Amino acid sequence: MTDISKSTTPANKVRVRFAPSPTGVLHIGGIRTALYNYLLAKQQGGSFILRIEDTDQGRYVPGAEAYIAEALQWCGMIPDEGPGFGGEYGPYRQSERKDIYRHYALEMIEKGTAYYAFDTPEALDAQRQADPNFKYGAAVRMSLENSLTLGLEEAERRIAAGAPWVIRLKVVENETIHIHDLIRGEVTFQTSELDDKVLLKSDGMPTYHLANIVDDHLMKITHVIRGEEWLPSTAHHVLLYRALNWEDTMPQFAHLPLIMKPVGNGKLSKRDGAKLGIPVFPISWKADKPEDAVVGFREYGFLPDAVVNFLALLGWSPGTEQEIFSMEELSSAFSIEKISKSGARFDFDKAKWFNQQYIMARDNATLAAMVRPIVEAHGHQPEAAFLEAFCGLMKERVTVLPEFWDNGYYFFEEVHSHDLSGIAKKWKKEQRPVFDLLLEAFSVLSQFDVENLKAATDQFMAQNELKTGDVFPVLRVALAGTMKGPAIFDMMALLGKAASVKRLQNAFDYFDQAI
RNA sequence: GGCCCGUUCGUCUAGGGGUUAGGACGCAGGAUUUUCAUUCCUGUAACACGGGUUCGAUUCCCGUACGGGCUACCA
Repeated sequence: MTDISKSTTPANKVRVRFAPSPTGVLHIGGIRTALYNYLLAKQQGGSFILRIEDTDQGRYVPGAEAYIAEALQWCGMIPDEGPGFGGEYGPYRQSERKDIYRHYALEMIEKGTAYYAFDTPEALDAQRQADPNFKYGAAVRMSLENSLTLGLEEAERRIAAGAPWVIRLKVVENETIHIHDLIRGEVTFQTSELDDKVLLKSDGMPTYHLANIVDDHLMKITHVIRGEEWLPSTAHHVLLYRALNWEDTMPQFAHLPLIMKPVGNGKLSKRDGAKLGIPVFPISWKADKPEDAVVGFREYGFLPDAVVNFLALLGWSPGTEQEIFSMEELSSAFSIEKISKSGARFDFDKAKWFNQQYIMARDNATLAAMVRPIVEAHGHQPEAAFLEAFCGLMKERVTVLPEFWDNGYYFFEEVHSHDLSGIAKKWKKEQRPVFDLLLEAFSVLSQFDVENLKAATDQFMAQNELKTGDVFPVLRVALAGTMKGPAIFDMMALLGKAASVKRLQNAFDYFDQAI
């Protein structure tokens, strides 16, 4: 068991935790929760702790923990403590802390703030069937099978005899619980509305409620920043802190608004991504069943900084008009009080805008490193200088990484198809000899750079009484197959003389027979 | 149903008792550009409703409506 007396942590040091359960993929909402925790920790010089809440053996998904760790790392949020990350408050997997929880559950029985209960899940389900408002609480606990009605001795005899049992919190009667939430302010609950939550399950594992309170206490957590879905059970958590005599060091609570579906009603769910063809997960997940597989922002071609920036502003605002924030800027500007109270709709257009901003701002070498795998996947191994120059030409024209290829593949291989709609009226067979003159002019250029190409073209246009509108679109479609793209001379200079001239020639031949 | 939370442009939000209610995304138009994109400019569009309190309420209070969450031996 963790011995807190040996801890070297200063009493006032901020310690926050991100505590997901490894039941599958973590969507963007979870990442945002982690981010807000991380930002507070970094800002305060505190610690960001990853704790794996794997107390539900039935829902455990192998690989989910590794997924969570990888997703956090991709986003640039490396835990200071956690499974595989070290730390002096471990173990950080709740399944490895069973004895600790049992110890405190038993302590509560001794103090009379908890009791053994023997009603099976089936029996309770039957009760709920009969009465939809059934609640295992003060009003009914004296008429059910538990150590309150049976007596502790009889209860222990049953347990010794092998009867299945749980431990439940004995919620105190007729009290008002006040919670000061950092985001919502004062929130109150009547204990008469609360049920006697199971603390220790019949399989010996704790429920979220017990494990959470015990771990947050032992790990010296100072701020609990978690989703709004936990607000209703916070009253139980306060009762638990009280029952264990830890109320004076209870962490502060901040309940985050949820992220809502891009379209329709309700909170963002796993299915929304597949339904709309957009990513709602940080990174991809390859599931056993194909229908469970998901694509992540990473694989979709987002930069982690862009995702972080987008997420930070989805439900939080610094109060200034700044939109672009590095992780460092976020952590210095962050404040829990400025988190908004209402749910924020997931806006993929805005996510793309952030990504475009980050791509444009990145230097060519960095982009080249990100784009290389995409280009290589299409069977090309460009030289570093070429790829960097390519990125420089394309980066203002893409919003996600794969578009470097989609919109610029013609820098690596021949044009797949020519869009003739823009030049059909401009291309005239009788002008072919004239364009051949331009090809000739290009061919004799000693320096195949932008200035010389421009000079040669200007001269050509002047001599043949042609306007840019007669020439440039033709060159563009011939070179790229499309009317969109970087400046023509930039393209040609990068392609090089031989490739440019040959490509123009072939395209002109094609135009002659196609138009 | 019960309990809890929320409600400013289509979306993310700033603001806050007296403002032309600000910014961003998106959309529309324009300028620049050989094209696309970038950049710049302009436009579009909001305080859910009803009562209070107040000289004055979008801002404070109460209701209503609507939205959200919880209501498991899941987290």
